[in-house]
Amino acid sequence: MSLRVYNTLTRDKTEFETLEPGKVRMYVCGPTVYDSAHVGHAMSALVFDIVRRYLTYKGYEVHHVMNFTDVDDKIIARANQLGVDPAELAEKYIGEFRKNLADLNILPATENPRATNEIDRIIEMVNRLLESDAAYVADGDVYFRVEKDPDYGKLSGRKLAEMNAGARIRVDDRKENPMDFAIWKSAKPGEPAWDSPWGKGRPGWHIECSAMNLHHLGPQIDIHGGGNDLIFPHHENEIAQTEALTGKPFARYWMHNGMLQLKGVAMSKSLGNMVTINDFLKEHPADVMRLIVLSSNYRSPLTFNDEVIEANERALDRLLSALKPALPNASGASEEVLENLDEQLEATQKGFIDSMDDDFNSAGALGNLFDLVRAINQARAENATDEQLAPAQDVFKELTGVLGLQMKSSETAASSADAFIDLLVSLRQDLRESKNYALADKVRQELAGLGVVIEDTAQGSSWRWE
RNA sequence: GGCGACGUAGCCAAGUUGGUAAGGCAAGGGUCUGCAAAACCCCGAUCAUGGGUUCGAGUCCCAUCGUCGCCUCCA
Repeated sequence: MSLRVYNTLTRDKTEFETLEPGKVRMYVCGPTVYDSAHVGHAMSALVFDIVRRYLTYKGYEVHHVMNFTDVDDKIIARANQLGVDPAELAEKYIGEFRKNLADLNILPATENPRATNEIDRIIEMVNRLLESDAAYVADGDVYFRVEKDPDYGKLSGRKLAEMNAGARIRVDDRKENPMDFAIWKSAKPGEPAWDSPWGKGRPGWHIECSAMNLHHLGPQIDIHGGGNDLIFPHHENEIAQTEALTGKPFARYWMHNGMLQLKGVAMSKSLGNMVTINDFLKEHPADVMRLIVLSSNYRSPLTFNDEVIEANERALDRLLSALKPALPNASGASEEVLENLDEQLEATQKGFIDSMDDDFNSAGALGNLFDLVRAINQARAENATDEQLAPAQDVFKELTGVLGLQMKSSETAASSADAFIDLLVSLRQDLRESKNYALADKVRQELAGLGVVIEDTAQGSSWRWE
């Protein structure tokens, strides 16, 4: 079974074949850094982290580039509003975003280029587009000439004629066609600006990604990713520019994640229905966010609300239950139980790969993992020893690792309180043996109030943080 | 208005080439337990609606209703 990937460009799933055997060039549009990142950014980053991890698991060497847009209208506006330097503002949020990604256990991209580090190359690219007549200068701005591109609209399924008829585009007399877009913007007073053959200015939004792709990955790449809100105009324009320049098909596979839905609608700053990554991680383990993303198709809208968060918190607990050790004094499981465990282990491995091979069907893959959880827990309940559980648990750890799950139990590491809790639990055990249940229950209840859950077994009591 | 996606049990959600519906959460019953907790076992849907193609459709076609995204900056 081989990997199949859904391509927005062709609107179907096709077999995944790279330009160069064994190597994947992947570019994912990163954020414009003018504010704290929200859970929607987290979703996108997680989706492509999962893609990358799986490709790596399949044996590919993945060159993963994610940019930071660190100069644009919004950054300038926010910086002016706060009375700070735009570059400093961008720097601050780049740092914060990097930390968010690390906290979410997202692998750092191979490279994180920034628009402001690519100015020379952008200018060179604009120049070449002008030379080939694909662009024109107007009052210090440079526009891309969409009519020059016979394929314009192929990614988003739009036709120029129809878009013009749409008429929600504001008219700009300097443009030859209303759909022409700026690849270089002349600077207004007080704005960050760089010298160019067309006067002081800064790059347009779309051109930076084209330039970075060209510079860091080459004229053709394997995967280009981003949120589906970027399909038009951003990615459409990227294709137009890059292909106008190279004359070759740009990205082999265009992958787009669906939007995270907060209370039924996409998050937006204007609606004020934002949940930042920082907010989320204050309340929940990173694995919960990842599990939410994993549990549905990456291309579909993702339902995100308290109920979903709660459900996935429990689901994480269930996954973690598979890693619990054997029962104390486990006597060993029967042949039949072990056979069953072994069968499930193989079924899970196969099912996991089949699912992920089908356009990264992580929800299906998770289903397979839960089947293995049940089998492991069953075996444990049937007295399997640690040694008997180990093979299945190892595979389980390997596969959850492929999905980027950290699988750390929620306990806050070893704390200095541990010894005291051990003592209390031990004393409570004495109380139980002397049938002083009232006091024993009181101890359990008081500890529960402090977040310590006690579990009694025939062989004794254990405890864990809630 | 144009383009696109989606509508599966209380909630989330999977379901390549059509052959009678994964998994998670919640609810309920049971085993275990002094009582709990944890774990284990049992239990639920004919797939928005209406037509059509077919021996047979959640899975293809048409229509209707509904939700969402994009068309302007947005992961």
